Amino acid sequence: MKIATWNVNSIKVRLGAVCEWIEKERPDALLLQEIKTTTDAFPRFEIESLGYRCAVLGQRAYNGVAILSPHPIEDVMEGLPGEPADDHARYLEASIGGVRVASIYLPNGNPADSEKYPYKLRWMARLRERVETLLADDVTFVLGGDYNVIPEPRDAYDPAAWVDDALFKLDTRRAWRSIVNLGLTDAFRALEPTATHAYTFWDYQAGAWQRDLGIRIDHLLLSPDAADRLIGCQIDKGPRGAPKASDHTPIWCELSDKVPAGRFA
DNA sequence: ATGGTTGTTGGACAA
Repeated sequence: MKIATWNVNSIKVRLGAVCEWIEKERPDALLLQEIKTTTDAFPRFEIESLGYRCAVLGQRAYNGVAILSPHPIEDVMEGLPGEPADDHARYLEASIGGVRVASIYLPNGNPADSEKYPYKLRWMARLRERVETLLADDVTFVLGGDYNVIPEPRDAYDPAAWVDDALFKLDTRRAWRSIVNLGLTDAFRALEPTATHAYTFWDYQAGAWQRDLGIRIDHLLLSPDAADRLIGCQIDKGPRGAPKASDHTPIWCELSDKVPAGRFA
């Protein structure tokens, strides 16, 4: 089972690129962020023409997440519990082929001295609570998305330049670790323990892509039993080099079919 | 230090 995540920075501008990528990679689940449109305006027809179904949580102009799959998308949950007044479209969860998946667009949090940063930290605390619930219920899950978190210095081209940024501040990394330390696996780091210059985002400005000045902020976090099935994880830099690209590129992981209890593949 | 870019939207705001 192949599960991918991609911050597309507008599904309307990126529809062609997304359709191409789906046809080439045929993911069992594609988690999208920053679709930047309402649920009604999502280009459902074009996606369904590829044999994919869509679960969408949209919003006008900003944010917006979706889950696409060629399989039935069941038990969809819209929004992250814990702050009823929060109307940002940033979290969508559903079950596909016996795996619970979430498409996550975690708040950026900049400027870090504004009210946006505490909102980010509260959101991460809510995510932690959601993870605790899923673990307590023994759910097999893959939580993918744009976490807007640089987990470690080696995940940035120039970590010193990021120390005061909401994506890398100490409290952000603490909150990230407090989630991962519940027992989750960062799919990319698990399979690429020594990789450097492995990025998923390159700013549009100052030739960041051409100079490979990137950061790794798009992640796939796996439950323990999903991690036991992890057999592949790759950042696909292809789409970032295309004309009219998103500033993010897709990352995917592959889970083996369920292994019988007591056996190892 | 500043400015550099893209998207939504129709002047900023978000990233």
